[in-house]
Amino acid sequence: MAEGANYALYEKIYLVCEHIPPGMVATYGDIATIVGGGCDARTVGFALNEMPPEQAHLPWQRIINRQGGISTRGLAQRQLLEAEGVAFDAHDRVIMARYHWAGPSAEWAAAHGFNTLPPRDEGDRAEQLSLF
DNA sequence: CAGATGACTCCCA
DNA sequence: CTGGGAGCCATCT
Repeated sequence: MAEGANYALYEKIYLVCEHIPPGMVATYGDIATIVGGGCDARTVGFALNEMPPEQAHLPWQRIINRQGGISTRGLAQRQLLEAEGVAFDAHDRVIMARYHWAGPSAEWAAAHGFNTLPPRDEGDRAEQLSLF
């Protein structure tokens, strides 16, 4: 079902980004998983990198890398997150155990043709918390 | 016109 | 443990 190009992925990515609740964060991989359709973490990065001014209202700052760290170099992404109440640990990483977005609701995802995030191990959270 | 690059992540040797 | 490659789109030189 190719409607031309996968450029439509960008729109989906932006849409998902807009649905990240304030004070929460998501990873590039998560967004890619939710969007699906051959969307990779890198595609998300490209979409945000090429984000046009009219999409500047998107909470792009809530998109971080898999390590909970900030990939943007030079941008004050960390400050934006802290302004939303997102705390960082001593390793300059977001406390994923507390702020990691669980993904959109199953209803919303289904309504827009998106996927939901797979369940995560609690062991990860415990490990993250212990770092704190 | 064509090659390189950028806000990533996973897997294998 | 360390290193490198693959997968995607648009823009720049």
